Amino acid sequence: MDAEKGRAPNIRDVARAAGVSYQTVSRVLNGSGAVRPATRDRVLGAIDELGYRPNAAARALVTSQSKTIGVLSSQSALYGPATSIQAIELAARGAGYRLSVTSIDSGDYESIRSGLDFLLAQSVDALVVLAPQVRVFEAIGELSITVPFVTLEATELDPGRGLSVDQVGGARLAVRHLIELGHVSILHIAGASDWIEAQARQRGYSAELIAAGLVPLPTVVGDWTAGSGYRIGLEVLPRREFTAVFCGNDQMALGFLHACRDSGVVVPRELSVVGFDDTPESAHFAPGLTTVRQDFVEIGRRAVELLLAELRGGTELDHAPIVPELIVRQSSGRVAG
Amino acid sequence: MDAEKGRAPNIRDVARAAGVSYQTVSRVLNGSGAVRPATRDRVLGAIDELGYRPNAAARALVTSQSKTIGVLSSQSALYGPATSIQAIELAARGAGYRLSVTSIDSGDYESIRSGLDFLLAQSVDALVVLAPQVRVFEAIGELSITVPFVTLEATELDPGRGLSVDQVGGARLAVRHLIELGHVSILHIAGASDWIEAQARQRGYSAELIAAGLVPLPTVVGDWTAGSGYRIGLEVLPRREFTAVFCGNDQMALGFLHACRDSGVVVPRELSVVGFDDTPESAHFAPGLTTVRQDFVEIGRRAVELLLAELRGGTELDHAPIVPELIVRQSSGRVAG
DNA sequence: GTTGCGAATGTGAACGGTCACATTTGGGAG
DNA sequence: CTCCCAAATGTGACCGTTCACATTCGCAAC
Repeated sequence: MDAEKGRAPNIRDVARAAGVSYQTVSRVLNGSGAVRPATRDRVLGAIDELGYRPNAAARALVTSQSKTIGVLSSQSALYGPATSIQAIELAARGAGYRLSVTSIDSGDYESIRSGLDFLLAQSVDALVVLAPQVRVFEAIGELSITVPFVTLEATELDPGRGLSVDQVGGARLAVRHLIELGHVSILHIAGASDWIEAQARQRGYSAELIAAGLVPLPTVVGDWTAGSGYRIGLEVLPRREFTAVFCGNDQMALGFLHACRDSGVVVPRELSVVGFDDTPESAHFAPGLTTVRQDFVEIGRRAVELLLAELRGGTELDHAPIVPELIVRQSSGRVAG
Repeated sequence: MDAEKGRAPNIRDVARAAGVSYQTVSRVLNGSGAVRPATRDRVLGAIDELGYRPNAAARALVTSQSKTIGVLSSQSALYGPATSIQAIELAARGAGYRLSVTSIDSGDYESIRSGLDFLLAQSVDALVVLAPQVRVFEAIGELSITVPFVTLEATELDPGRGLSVDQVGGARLAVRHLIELGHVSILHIAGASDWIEAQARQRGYSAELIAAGLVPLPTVVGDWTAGSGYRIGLEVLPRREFTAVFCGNDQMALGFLHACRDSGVVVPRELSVVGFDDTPESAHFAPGLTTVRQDFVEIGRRAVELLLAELRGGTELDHAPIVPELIVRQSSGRVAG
């Protein structure tokens, strides 16, 4: 049953067992060419009996397709990216592609570059860049990347290639909601400043305020973590020149809510807080967080769709940004009268 | 400068450019054998000039090593697994291995099996199983896996192979803390029942109570999500036969805290709540959550260490479980007198 | 009974590396 | 100057698959 040698059975072993040539086995494997049903069955039987698995490396070598999609991600442990990666994986696997994930620890150029290099060295067939830091794009520009790639969350910097949630629009949604509740002094706590998303959300914040004839306050910059939201909260709450806060993401909003409690500020009576992302936990914050929902699964799915289309030499696909949605909960309310 | 053809330069192109044989180039690449410094420089120069990258597939084919570690993960978007995966990736990359992540959507046997199959078909060199569901182990048993593998969080089912945080010990830590605060009626809200971790934590809960001469209450089963913690809270809080709750993870604890607010139960005055995991957000819950910290990064790091040692045919390594740590915050207090 | 022709199957080469072994080179000892 | 031997370099085969092309088969038409 087992081969005499310890090595795994190859296509020729199967051919021998089935009494056909290796080419016929290959044809059965790939469904190419015509094979008589009786022959196919015989081959399939031999494959099954020997426990044969096609060797991916040999295939990759001769077809020069690794059937691998590379993902470059920063902060891949965050809810958003992690969810997207999972969706990407699912979609990729469905199309017979595997995923090679590389995460860059810090945002510095060298780390980005080496991560990208590492992926390229594996000759991935396509690339998803989920590391929306400004520097990533410099690196991408420098290494001339020949494989199809999609950058998530970064339409503006790389139009045509990017696929993104409309961050600016989402931010405007949040701010408009606050304006409609009667707020005129709205503070923005932004995410890490080298992130494209942080910048886009800040732009949306300013744009919406200005459109309403209001004045943006100086933005405070956090680092996406709850801890930074908390620290910033403790700092800005004592001198309260605002009646509402728009946080760059839900984690920072959570930290900020914590700071409100510690500072004796009651949300939403005295202060409204709005987040961004809508993590599964956000509904359970105290109080339930009003936020902007991004469909991270859809993002991942669409990214793969885009790449596969390009790999198939295919048709132009839908590059339209994904529209985020405002979720109103208890953390926002009418301005205290 | 570029090759005449569109194809990427190969080792023979480099050899020609450097005026040496392809074998010499190979030696330079792998640091094997002796190469005169002058020759090495010439080769390195040619590599650089041509922009040559070794072809991973060809290498894999001839060495029958894919330099890939496969990760089978369920719920890879959760904080814990996501963090571990990131740590695994970092450690693997440091050793020249890439990561191929496959997540299983549902816990059913077929899904597990196909995920495992998919990884095996890529001929990964080693396997990390981060999908601590009971069924996974049946599947692993059936497909006879020949590569080294480590299962995380499942020491009991597979002693010797597993590497894990001492879940039972962690749970006992949490429960002991509550007992020391004077609680005698402690409820456990467990995670999804087919998860090894959920079972281990429940065992720890019972063991510690019994050791203290107390009686475990019937366990309520959730699904790890904040939503389930909330729903369970609303259900059990009205008939309150307990003064403390030990939740299977921090997300469920968050939902439970939410239910406490909605039910008018003040934590920790009337009720103590303890979680498990210590996510970066847990300190900012209302009130800050007492919980058991797992070092997810250490888990990932150690997993890779173990695998690499085995791949190098190496020495037995440290299989000792990682010890979790109790983090006391504001959600737990002395029993109301 | 040939011939013709599409369907089915087989053969040689190539993909880009590494391995095992063969060959050349350089320089010190005699 | 010759010899020797280790260091440095080169050559052929092979890994497991697909591709391009050649060959055989079977059957209908004449």
